[in-house]
Amino acid sequence: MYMANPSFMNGVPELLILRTLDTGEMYGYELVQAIRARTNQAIRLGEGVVYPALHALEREGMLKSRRKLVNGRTRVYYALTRKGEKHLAGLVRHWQHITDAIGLAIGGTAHAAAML
Amino acid sequence: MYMANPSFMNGVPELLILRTLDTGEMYGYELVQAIRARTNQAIRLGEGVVYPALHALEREGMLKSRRKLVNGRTRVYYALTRKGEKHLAGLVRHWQHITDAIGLAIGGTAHAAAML
DNA sequence: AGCAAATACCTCTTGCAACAAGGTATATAT
DNA sequence: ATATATACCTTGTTGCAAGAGGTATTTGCT
Repeated sequence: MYMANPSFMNGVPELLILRTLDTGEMYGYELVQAIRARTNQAIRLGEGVVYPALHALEREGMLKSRRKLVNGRTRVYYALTRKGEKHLAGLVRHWQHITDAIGLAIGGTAHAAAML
Repeated sequence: MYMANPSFMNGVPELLILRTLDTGEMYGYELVQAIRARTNQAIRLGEGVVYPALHALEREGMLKSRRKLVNGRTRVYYALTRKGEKHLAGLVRHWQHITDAIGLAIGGTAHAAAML
């Protein structure tokens, strides 16, 4: 029987979303641009990634939302729950662990890579 | 019309494989263990990931292979081509670029994450 | 001698994350 | 008027990575 495991590289959008919301309450559209800004435009998550992720994270109790009417437009603000903060801390640790490991593998004894 | 783009996070196994082969010719089974060793067991790519990747990379001209009979067992040794070396250099640059960006996003002004 | 584990190669099927595209609606700027 | 920006959303596609399993030889254990 085949039991799939998530790739060790998955969940980076989730990490970026939670980490960005950890700087303060934000709504989806704002989040999309904030992530671009925070990564110097290097990472550009689209709305098709962010909105479904927000809904899933709220369903899992990592986020809580409140609707707010601003200028006739409805905004849905998301904030971290205690659970979300703990989860974020774990994600950050995991990310650091694997990037350290990859950095180690990349940085080791080199041939062609030595002359970068 | 839907035209898929690879996720910005994909291709890490490819990077690890090429980078490890850049330390010298290696065969598949050896590579699997070498990657574990080089990452302090943090990343454990299985044969179901490595072998198909090796075949694809050879098809794309990134690797060249030669068969060798050792102790009655057949080993297929893979080595980087010039093209593979250039490709690797690009992958390393790209990896550094996005991990720098994520590090920036993670490291920025924090609330809960500040107390790690 | 017999059996398990290690060595060494391989393919098949599946799950899911991330993505592009497109849809609705209001406000603002030209 | 018309386009762009704001603000929300869902749907369908694709391909990566993973697990599982298959073949065969050799080595180590008892």
